Amino acid sequence: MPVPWTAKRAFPSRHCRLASFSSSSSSLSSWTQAIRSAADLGRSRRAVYLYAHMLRSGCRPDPFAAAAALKACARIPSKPLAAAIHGHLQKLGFDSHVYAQTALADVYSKLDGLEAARKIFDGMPVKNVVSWNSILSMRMRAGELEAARRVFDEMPVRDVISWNSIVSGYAKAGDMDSAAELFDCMPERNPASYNGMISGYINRGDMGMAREFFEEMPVRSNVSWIAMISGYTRCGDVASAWDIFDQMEKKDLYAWNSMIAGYAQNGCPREAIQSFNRMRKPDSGVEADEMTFASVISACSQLGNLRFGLWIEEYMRLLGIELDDHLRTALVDLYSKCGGMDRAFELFSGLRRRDLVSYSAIILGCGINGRSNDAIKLFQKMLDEKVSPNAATFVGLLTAYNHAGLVEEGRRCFVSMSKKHKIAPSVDHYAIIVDLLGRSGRLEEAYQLIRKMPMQPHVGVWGALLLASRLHGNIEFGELAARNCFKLKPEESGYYLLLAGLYAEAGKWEKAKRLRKMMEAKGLYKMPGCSWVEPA
DNA sequence: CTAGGGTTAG
Repeated sequence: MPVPWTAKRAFPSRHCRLASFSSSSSSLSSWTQAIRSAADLGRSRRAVYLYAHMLRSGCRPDPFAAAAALKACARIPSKPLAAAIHGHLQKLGFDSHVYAQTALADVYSKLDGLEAARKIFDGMPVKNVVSWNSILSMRMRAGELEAARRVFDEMPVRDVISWNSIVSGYAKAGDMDSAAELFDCMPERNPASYNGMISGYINRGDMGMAREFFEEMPVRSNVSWIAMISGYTRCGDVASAWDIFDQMEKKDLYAWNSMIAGYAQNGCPREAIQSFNRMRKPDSGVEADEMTFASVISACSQLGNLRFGLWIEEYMRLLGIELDDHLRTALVDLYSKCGGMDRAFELFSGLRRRDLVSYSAIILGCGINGRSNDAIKLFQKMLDEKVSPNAATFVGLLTAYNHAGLVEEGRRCFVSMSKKHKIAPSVDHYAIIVDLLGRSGRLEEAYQLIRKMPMQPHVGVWGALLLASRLHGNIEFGELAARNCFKLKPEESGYYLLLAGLYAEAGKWEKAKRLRKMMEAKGLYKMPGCSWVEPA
């Protein structure tokens, strides 16, 4: 008989069973209750401590107290403590108590691997559905989907959790056909059953199918809504994400965080901050946490305004949110991008551990702000500390060489990137090198590099060559680069203006005139503010 | 005792 969803933990079986087990008394059950509530609240060490205290005070623990203590051991995690409780279980004669033995097997499967857990399971004279579910999830955690399926097929009893486990196992592995086939056979479904299918489709990028299940489910949990929101933002569809978010009745912290992160990650910093401001209103019923601020800081960094940084830091102080390494790194990036290098260095030196991301952020900051020597020093320090650079690190480092006009060094760095560090240059790296070569007057070399690129050059690459041609008055490369820019970004007036300037300086008036006519025809001439440059 | 959601940064 199916249990209604809301009744999930409404009737802990302990009341009836405890009564039959414990010969004397209420003192026993209050110990058990205390241990359980500590374990459920995540206060694992306290739970184990209470269990030890119970033993010391001469109380005989019941199997349920031991099970709660074992659960806490798994979460600490501590194998010796679990082994100690295991010893007691034998002394107390709980060897054949299903509840205690299942808890024991489960803790061993988490702390000591499959074999130790198997031994316990095999020695159990009686297994119930929870024991079987535990075996199933053990196989799942080990990534043994085939073995899990065999367990599922052979288990003598199944409940909705068994079905959910196996369905979400297939869904996580990306085998949605098998997942759907089993889902259709389920004798009973709860929201988690649908959530498993939904996140499976989302992982494969199939929002259409995810949406179908979402629409079709009779009762949606917050998990369902949040999965859909993050699913949509992960594939760049912020509009649909907001649509879902907007319809959500009780928005919890996770919902707000996933919406704000979604905006920040999709280049919508204003919307991210707007949502944050809405979240801050008292009637939202939630308070921003570290994850909220990590996304908000990222949004501020995209806006490149130093005042946002100061505001957000003050706001975090107000809420008593302390800066962990994640937040510090986000702030390093923010201050780097708006010229606040002093504060960026301060935050950087306060990191508990400097990692790839924090080094990359500060190196880029140095690169942008003309502190090339610092960038080079920091890169060396990074290597000394055995932190491996990646493509993003080299964007910062090459930016530094470019800013300093160090052609030889920049070229060497570009080569060592693939040769020594085994990192394939991306189109962005090429753009920086083309800019560096071009600005120094090596237009031919820059052009040859573009021709040798293994990927299609984007407008940044051709734009760099165009700018260099303008600087050095080279009509031939200028026209060639401009043609490609026009093709890639026909609505961008900046490239026309660069070519026009090049013509004018070379005295090619008739060509300049023809270009102006072309711009007028495209309706581009009326834009005086150079839209390709960010206003300060 | 078992299943289902959000990770932040370059």
